[in-house]
Amino acid sequence: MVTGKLDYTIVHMSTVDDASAKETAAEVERMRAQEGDWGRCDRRARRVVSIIGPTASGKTGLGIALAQELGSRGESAQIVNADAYQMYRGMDIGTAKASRAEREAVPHHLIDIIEPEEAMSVARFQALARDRITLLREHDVRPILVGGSGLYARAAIDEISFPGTNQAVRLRLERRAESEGPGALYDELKRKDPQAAAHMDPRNPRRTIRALEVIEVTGRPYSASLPRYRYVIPAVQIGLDLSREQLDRRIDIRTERMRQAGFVDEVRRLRPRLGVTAARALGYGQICRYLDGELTEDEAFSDIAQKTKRLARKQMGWFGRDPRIHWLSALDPGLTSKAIEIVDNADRGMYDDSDARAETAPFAVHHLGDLSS
RNA sequence: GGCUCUGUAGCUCAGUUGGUAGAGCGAACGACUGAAAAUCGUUAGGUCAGCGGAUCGACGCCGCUCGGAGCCA
Repeated sequence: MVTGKLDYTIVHMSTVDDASAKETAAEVERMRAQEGDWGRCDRRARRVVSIIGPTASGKTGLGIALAQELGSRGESAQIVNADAYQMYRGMDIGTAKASRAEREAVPHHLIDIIEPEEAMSVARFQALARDRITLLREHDVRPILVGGSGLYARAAIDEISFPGTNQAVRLRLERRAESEGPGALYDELKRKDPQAAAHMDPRNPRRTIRALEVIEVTGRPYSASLPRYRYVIPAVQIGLDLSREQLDRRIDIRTERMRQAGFVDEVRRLRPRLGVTAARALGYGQICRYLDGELTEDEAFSDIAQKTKRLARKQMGWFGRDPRIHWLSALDPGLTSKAIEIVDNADRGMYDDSDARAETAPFAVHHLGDLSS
């Protein structure tokens, strides 16, 4: 399906566990240690590019354009998907995967790597992504991460580690949350780890359960908030920005295209195979309700458009806090060349100082225009 | 033309025998470490269709007007 020298089959992917995640991390640490020896022209000085932005802002297109543009300069670059739901095989239309033609033009990694019955998770993605990034860089291929989920994007390149999980423990906690209510679990967390509880909402059972799970499994306290913005892999983030009106319009259009492309059929086919996690993907639930006669087709699609707009706003809010992101106007005709300029600047180390400042001053927000100066 | 039902937040609707209004969804804002397209929090929205009447007091009772739905002619 993919051209280019780096078409590795993804065999061991579904068996990735905590051990290999540690190995990957160790590998990354070794690379970091060598960093000082990299000459200015060393190819490994190339930053990993991460393209972020709300859904329907054109990330996929920019990723491909960027890879091709870099390719025309004699550099090799490939896409690494950082979108949770595009990893599920068969969920194509609803997740707006790159077309076959696009994937033939530029190799894509971490797309279609698990079945809908399985479950992706941030930790699993982190191991997969770091492994793949390492591999690509060893072969002088620049990875371009493309994805709209802030947590996934950070998991790939930032200093974050995810403590292990235990199904039995989690199941027990979930049952208790149902029988005793989330308040009881929160009280327990307050006793065991007051600091974590302070950052938690008593009414949010999901996070409380996870915190208690981590404490029980690791025997150590749970850090309840995200770490500072600190790259563990040399990277540069490019954000796609556009006005709400523009974004809403694009979402309406894209939702209508999904409908015409046969989204209903896709869901009808996939439905018996959707696991709990895959079934959470936006749109699939609405179409199921339509298939069950609870909604009309029009109602289902307008709900999808509405929820997608809300998702886009949420994504904007999440990314808006990361001061390291270089924002570009998504509709700028010169988008690709401006993105290239940012990548070149990053490779020259021009952003290293401001990125370092982000570790200590996480709330200074750059915005559109910091490139034009 | 006659009869019956109906008009409450952007939407769908609650509102006990009269004491100036609530929910769900949506919206705005925010949090965020193994489902993150998840999970959760905060806030803002209403001269209760309009006018008049009885009452200390009306979303609620009475009358009329306007707008919906149905039945009979």
